[in-house]
Amino acid sequence: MHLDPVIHAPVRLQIVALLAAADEAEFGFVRDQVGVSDSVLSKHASALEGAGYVEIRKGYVGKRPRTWLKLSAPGRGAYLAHVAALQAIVAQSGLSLTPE
Amino acid sequence: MHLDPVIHAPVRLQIVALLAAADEAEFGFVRDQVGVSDSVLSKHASALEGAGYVEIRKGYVGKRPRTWLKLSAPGRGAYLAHVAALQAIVAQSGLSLTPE
DNA sequence: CCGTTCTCTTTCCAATAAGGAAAGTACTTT
DNA sequence: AAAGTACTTTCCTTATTGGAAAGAGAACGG
Repeated sequence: MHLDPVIHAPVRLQIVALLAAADEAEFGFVRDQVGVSDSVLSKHASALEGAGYVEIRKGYVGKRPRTWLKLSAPGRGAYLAHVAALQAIVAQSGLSLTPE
Repeated sequence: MHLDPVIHAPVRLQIVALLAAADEAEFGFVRDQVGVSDSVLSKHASALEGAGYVEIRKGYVGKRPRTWLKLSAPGRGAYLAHVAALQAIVAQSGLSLTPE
């Protein structure tokens, strides 16, 4: 049970948590929610894709290009494991990260 | 509600969570629990002290020098805020870091 | 006394990461 | 043709990290 460095970075943790809630999310939506620039999101998204945690799908909305991000199954597993590791660490202090 | 970079680093998160549970902890105990070398713990402890989050007390056990680490009040506050920020992020995904 | 041990602290170093700015790509719209 | 959309890459500079090794100060053993 250890923290996954790919997921632990603040920006990526936010991206992954956001994607875990949704099926797919648009690049622009994620960028705005996380509050980063295009270039920063693009780089982090590539890093997550490189780790096999996120799938990047390109398509169109009308005639405009659009990119969607989606947590892959391994990405979801890694995220759950990461949260479990956080819970284990935080639990030491008497706090909890999980219900019950 | 944002992640505190001083606390977010994996090693320091573990140190702070450990200290949050105890009043004071010995350097050697923390080093072994966290699983780092003397030099690494020494550096992180200094970083936490520099941020005002940890107090470092030196004393003796018999005739041997010993160092104790303790979370300061600001350190505890920063830790609680950090955990709250983590909870907020993780909560997006439908998971929880808090009881109830 | 000298060398070793104990308990950290510092220095040195090499690797990695991260962000901002700006340029680039590939189209589409005006 | 010029400008805009939606990203992607490159460039560059700063920050962080960890391991290894050397240091520091006191105490113990022979």
